[in-house]
Amino acid sequence: MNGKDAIAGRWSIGELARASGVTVRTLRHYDEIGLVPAGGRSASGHRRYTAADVRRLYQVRALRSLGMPLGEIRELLASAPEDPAAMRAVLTAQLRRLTVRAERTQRLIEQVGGLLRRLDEASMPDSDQFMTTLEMISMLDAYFTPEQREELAHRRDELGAEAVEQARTWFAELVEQLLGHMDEGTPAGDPRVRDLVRRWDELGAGFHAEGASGERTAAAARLMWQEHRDRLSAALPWPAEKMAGLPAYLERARAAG
Amino acid sequence: MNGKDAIAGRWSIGELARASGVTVRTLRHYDEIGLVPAGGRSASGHRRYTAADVRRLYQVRALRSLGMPLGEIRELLASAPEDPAAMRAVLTAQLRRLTVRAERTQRLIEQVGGLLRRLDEASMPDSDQFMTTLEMISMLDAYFTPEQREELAHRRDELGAEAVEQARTWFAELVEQLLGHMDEGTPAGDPRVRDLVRRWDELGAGFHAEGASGERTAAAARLMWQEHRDRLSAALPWPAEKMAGLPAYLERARAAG
DNA sequence: GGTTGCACCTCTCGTAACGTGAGGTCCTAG
DNA sequence: CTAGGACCTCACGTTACGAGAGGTGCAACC
Repeated sequence: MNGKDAIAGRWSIGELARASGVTVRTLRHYDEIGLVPAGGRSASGHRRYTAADVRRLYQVRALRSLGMPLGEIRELLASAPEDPAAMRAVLTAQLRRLTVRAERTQRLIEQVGGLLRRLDEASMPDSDQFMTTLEMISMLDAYFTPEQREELAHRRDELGAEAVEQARTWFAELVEQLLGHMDEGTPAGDPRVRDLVRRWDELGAGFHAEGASGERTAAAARLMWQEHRDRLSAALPWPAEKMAGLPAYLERARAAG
Repeated sequence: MNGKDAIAGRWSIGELARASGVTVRTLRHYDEIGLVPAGGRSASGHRRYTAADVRRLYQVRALRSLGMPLGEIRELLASAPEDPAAMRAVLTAQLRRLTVRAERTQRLIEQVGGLLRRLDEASMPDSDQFMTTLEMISMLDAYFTPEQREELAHRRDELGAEAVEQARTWFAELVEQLLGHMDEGTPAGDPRVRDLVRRWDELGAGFHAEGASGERTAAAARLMWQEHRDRLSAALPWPAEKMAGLPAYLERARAAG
């Protein structure tokens, strides 16, 4: 409430907070990390902000409102005044980040929307079946790396619908045989099991396999997993308890090989 | 590496981590917060996971991959098995959250894109001018609440282009007079200043003012601020040092009134 | 028999950007 | 003289883990 100081261009932390629309805590935080240090202190230790501080605060808030982290804002304000190219670079980087985030969010929206649609279509008889669907989603997810997802996105248009259908039966047969071996107690180290696991792994990781005949079908299967994971899992006829044991069985078979 | 335990359906934390694709630390974290507690412990204190634990882990990971926070996942898994409506409610809420995030991200993309365009068009003679633009962005931002932004979005189509142009000169005149008073050292409590501040505040907050004549112009000015903040600030002829003092001057005038 | 090595254990600190007290000081108006 | 504000400095809480430090149990190898 020191009118003279205010007229002389020196604001208290509360005055600045009200005038700029940030909280007092935020101003103290920015002071603490040296992003917007108070120009000085009063005799009693109160922060006094100068006109230069106020300008800097507004710059920081503007960049913050564009979603930039404080660390980058600090770097930018340290170099930008004499270097407009730095500003362009940082804005471009920020735009890239935002675009990536937008794409990720969009994918999530589609996934959640897909689940909701199936829930509303009452194609889900009981909630246990739905939980099984959830389990399958992350189970199948565990077998794709981010790079493989990239690849799949590129190959999307090269594949037809009938290949996808063929892949479904091919995949179903594979799982069926594996579950059968589990039921019969076949050791994971058995050559027949290991052969099945090899085929499974080629599905998930074998993007550079040179096989010619089954290549198209395998690619379609990979695509199907990526694009229709939840629909696929709902179409699978095996009980959840059995499926839950499958990843560990595969793991043991690999270790034995 | 205990093969017997594994075959009996009890996994060590490392085996489960490899089979499910999460880290050991994550499993310990889920155990710690009770989200996926280990079914038991071995004699030496090592966690042993059962098939039921594995199922629960897959459910958690699936929901997590949809962007849900762990707290909600916990609540959902506590109530969902007997209540499919809860699942629908949670998925709907998640979809809403994701939509809000997508819209926010989209707005940021447009803002950053706009700044980049102006930087590339070389309409920015020096970087200092650009910094001033940044300051103006958050300065004008401070005078709009989120609700007012909502309002503006609804009124967008009711206003014409010529009203916007008229509003610009009207706003410029207002700022010009305020800066003049600041220069002359007119006390913030002066009636003339307070009258100007009243007009300023009506711009930002007076959405329910019943004035008939200037209403259209005022609405256009508010819209202009919202939609073209950065272009507006670049068009304003006043030096940044002066503008920086304006919010505090307004604040003191309000306190005096 | 000692030692290496691996998988596991329990703390505990760190992350981004502040929010939210707790407890103390300073200053002014009544 | 005292009540009320505005200010101060710690310091913990938030999310979902990552990254160590330092210790234990158990197998194989020299």
